[in-house]
Amino acid sequence: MTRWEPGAAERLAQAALDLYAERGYEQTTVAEIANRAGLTERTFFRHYADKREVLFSGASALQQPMVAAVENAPASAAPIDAVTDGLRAGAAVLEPRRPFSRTRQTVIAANPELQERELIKLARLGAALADALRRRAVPDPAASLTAAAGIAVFRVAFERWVDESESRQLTDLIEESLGELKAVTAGVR
Amino acid sequence: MTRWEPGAAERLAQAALDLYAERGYEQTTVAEIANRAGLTERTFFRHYADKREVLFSGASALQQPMVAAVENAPASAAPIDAVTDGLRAGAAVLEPRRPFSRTRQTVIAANPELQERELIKLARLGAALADALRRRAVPDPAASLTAAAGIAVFRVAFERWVDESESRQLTDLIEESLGELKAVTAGVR
DNA sequence: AGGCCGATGTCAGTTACTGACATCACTGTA
DNA sequence: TACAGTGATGTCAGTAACTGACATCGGCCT
Repeated sequence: MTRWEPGAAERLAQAALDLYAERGYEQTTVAEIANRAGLTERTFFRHYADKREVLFSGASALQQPMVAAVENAPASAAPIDAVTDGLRAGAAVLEPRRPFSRTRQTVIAANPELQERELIKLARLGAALADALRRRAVPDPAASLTAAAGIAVFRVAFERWVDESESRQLTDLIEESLGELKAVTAGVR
Repeated sequence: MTRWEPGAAERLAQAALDLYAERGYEQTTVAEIANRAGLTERTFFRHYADKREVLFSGASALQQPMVAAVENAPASAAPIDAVTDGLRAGAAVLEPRRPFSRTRQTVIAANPELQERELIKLARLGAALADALRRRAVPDPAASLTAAAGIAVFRVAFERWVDESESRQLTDLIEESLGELKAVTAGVR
């Protein structure tokens, strides 16, 4: 007989998302999350650094393929095209999880603390993409700027993707937003 | 005889910046800040929503001129040029406060919680610029993307500006970064 | 003179988060 | 088979951010 049910971290994440969605992030205590997962508050903090982080554990699952795609882009590819490959890789990760992304984003949109955490995750993702570009011998500030532009495109496309009315694929929205960014920075109206 | 010294909020902000710089953000308690300002902890929270916010009260002093500049850009100006006017207005606000910006940025760079707050302030600034563009009849997603590109440029230029080795003016760094972004999104290497 | 106002103080309470130590099924080894 | 070690969890006490309720009292208005 096993001493503990396996998958404690996953149970905590599920319980947290459910409770945040049901009654709101602020109205949920960590003790309640742990309780619903059949654990104690102390154990929650052994798995997640704080009450926000429980919603963001999947960040590396997104970052790794994106960075790899930038690194593996053809040597002849311009920086913006390497980053675009990265964005496509990210889209491939998210595409099958649209319902999950949607409820998660609803929860985040309802609370500034969670938005802050989301923003720093995106900023770190951008920094990782910039690093990947530097490994491709792209100098600064081009590396930082290209990565930041990519993140901006990703963000805008993602927001439209989780929007109920939109039914297009994330990849398509990324291509479209990228085209829009190029048009707009060219000074064309 | 006055009952209280005036300028409580300013005293609190100064005390907080000093203490954060001296011994670090985490190692500083709100009680210590209030004490140094000759006030109580409760009063601190009447002036600032939380321990982070005390470093960001100047955000609106930056946002207002930037938004105004976007709105007042010539009607013929393309979105990216209107945003660029906004960035120049922001640079004009920061230019005379370089030493202050530098110590403040050092403090922020040393702590993730403060970085999160900084990022959400920048995101809100970007949203305000996007709103200003929409008032200029710029449609979405062009408005969001142009604003985000502007914020990216501002961020990169600002980081270089507070860098000790750089001695150029913030405006110049913004122009340069903007040119770099245009080059990079055009796919030119 | 008297009363209202607004910034501050006082105090008690909640909750996120941390460190120290205990527990005990499982695992490998003698 | 006995037994020591490991690792995930529980227990408990403590700190500090933040909040609500109520008291205080100079200054201002009438």
